[in-house]
Amino acid sequence: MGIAERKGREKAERETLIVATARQIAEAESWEAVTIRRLAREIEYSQPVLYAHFSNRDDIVAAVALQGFSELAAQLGEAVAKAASPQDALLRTSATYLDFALSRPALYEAMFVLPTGLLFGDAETRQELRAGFDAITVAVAPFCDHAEVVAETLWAALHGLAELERSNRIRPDLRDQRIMLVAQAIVAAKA
Amino acid sequence: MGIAERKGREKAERETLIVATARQIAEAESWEAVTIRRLAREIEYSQPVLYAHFSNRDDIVAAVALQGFSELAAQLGEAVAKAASPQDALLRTSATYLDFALSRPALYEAMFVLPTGLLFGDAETRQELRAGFDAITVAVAPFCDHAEVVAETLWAALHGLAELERSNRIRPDLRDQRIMLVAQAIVAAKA
DNA sequence: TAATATTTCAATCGTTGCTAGATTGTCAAT
DNA sequence: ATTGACAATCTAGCAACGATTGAAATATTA
Repeated sequence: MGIAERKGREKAERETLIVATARQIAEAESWEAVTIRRLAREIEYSQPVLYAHFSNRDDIVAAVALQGFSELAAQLGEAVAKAASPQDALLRTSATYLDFALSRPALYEAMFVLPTGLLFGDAETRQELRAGFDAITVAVAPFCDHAEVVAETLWAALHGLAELERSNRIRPDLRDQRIMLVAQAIVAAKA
Repeated sequence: MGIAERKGREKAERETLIVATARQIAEAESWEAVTIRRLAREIEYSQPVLYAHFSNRDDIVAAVALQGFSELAAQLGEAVAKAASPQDALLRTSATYLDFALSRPALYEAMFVLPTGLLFGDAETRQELRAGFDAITVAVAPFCDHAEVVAETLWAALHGLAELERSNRIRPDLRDQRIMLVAQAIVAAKA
């Protein structure tokens, strides 16, 4: 039955196209500009077709967010690989996280600000969602006994730095100092 | 000219009513439920009346956010007043901030997540917006030389903790440990 | 009381997310 | 090849949104 397979392939391709288009518009303009009608027009199908792939708009945002989590985990992994020491790894992880968030604000927004219905604390939390957190855990592990709490706290600190800088509430020129401070604090805290 | 004054008073009262109603609906249901139509119905005026007070919906959210910033600053002030030592003040400030954010999620959302057009880094930043940050600065000052950077970083860490806990991405039962860790890190870092 | 200014509203615009029902196209069985 | 069933797709439309226009009603002044 090659027919069913071809159809499945075409559907998967269209789904990829929808997600890529949504991301593209969001990054080029804003998430406000990502409307079902706009997406339909761009992929050259009518609106109901989108609902054959996603149950609502939030689901499309969630699909983009998932891409973001995978890419973030990959970048954090790369950063650690280049590191010369545990201290260096911690610093690179932090800097890479912030760089990711601030260089792709729309993607980051999908991951952390917009409603997506993605589950985290759950047992059935998707692997992509865990990967980034795991990378942070690995980075802090050499410096503490309770890596999980420290990792959660570092993640929160980085997220907060990203959000406050993204909304112009803290001074951009002090970013490096703040990153240094966070990394240094973890080394010094010894939790 | 008592007439103009009476009218001004009535207008101010109606404005207060609009903001209070918006906040009430947001806290009881969600910001999604706060529509211009709904507000108009609740205050028993037609929709265009709202536009005599606020130029758009975001402006109403901003008005609620301003209330939030005032209340946050007040609570942080109270917390510091009760403190027995600089360490205690730092801890209380952090705990109070998190408690504020998590006990009034809708209010906090208006302050930090929803688009409001409120200016921060600016020279003409409103006093209410600075007050909370100033309280944090005072709390960290005894422990560091560069209070501004440290205050920005602590603020970010607290904001991140609030946001990640609000969206169920970190474990609620570890909250106290994370607060302890953050406070301890600032004492240890000596920046 | 008549003229004027202000306040307020009903009605409407353009857009949104989403869906029902009609229509088209595709495929397997005759 | 023709037909009938099934799936894919579209046109049209719903209800709700933020925001605005121009007319009616009310209040103020002369």
